[in-house]
Amino acid sequence: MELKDFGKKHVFMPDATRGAVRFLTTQQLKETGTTAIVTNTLHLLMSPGVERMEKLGGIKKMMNWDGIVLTDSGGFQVFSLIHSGKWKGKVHEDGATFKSPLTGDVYEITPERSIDIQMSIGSDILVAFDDCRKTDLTRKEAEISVDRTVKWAQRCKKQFESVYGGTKATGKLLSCVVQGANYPDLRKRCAEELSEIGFDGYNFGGFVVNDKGDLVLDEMAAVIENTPSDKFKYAMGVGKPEDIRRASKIGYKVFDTVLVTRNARHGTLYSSDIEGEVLRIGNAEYAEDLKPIDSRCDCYTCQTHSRSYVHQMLKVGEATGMTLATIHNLRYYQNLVQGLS
RNA sequence: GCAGAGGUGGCGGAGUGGUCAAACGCAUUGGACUGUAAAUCCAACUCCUUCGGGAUACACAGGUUCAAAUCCUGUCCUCUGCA
Repeated sequence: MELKDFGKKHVFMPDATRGAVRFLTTQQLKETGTTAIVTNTLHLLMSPGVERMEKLGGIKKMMNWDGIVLTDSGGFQVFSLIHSGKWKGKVHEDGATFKSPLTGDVYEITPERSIDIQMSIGSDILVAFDDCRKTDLTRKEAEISVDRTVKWAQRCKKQFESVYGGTKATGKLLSCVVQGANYPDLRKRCAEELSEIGFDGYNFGGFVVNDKGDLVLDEMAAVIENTPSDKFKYAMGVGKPEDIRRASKIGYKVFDTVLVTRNARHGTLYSSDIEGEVLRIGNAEYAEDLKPIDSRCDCYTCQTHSRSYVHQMLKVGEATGMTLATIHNLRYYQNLVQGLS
């Protein structure tokens, strides 16, 4: 896929957070029909670090990946690790400062720094550093989040253009994240202000499901309605197959979620043979089931192995089980997304 | 045969008079996971139940005691050492 066409057709990007989709080689990843992946600024910043990353020629060279790489800005990690108190650190007007619990090293991410890191990673599609928080926010908190996100996005764009020459010079795309929690007017305002700055893509940020697990479609619609129609729309973290179908109906074309690969590792597979399309391969009923996971699937796993084999390998904790499950789930998603376009 | 150690839930293994239907681990059976600190986490796991409880249970059979997996006696079995 050409970068300029990114988001014209539906695309699902698995998360290769640390430079690999867990349990898959780059070759296996390609064979699932994956054309774009998401890597993470914060994770790669901590290891291998910017210097080594540059020395090694960036993540694509490291992975031997010739597809598209989108780098998440680290905004979500700031939320999930710092806001929730799991890591020591704080979020301030200028960005986030935190201490790695592994090494004790102190890191600071500012909007400018986030862009610099993403450039060092060798990303194709950058994401502006955003102030991501939980969905259930007071209006005041949501306002702060929106204000910071817009301000930081502005700084990201300035850095991207003034230091690197922007899209024209680099051939890379810069997207932004729309915040605003569950306040429709704040979502709208955030979308409008970001549109005014101008980005190549607009991402729905924050949490995509409410506490009941339902997709927040109304909030998501606010981004579609208030951003330029010719730019790609990326629903970050979406989602279950049904959620992807729903989000695509209102205009989202780009998706990523950890569910597809994490569920695979945890034995929740997708199959069109099953009502509700969820097949829990660990369940006893599959122990001697010689059918493929999905009779309509063309993935390596379904072509060569039975439910019972994947069941058994996952049961005993063999890495091969994880690999086979991940290959299948990922292929299922790629087929799903292809069917939408 | 003699001496010593020991027999606890599907398995391993705590517990040595009451708060024990019995820690903990494994296995088993369900479930969760949504811009990945996740090959992780949660729950159930003797039987019955109107979910308040109830009935059997720590090799087996007796006994002591208000009370026993825990103390005593016998039986059976296992392991180690010596013959």
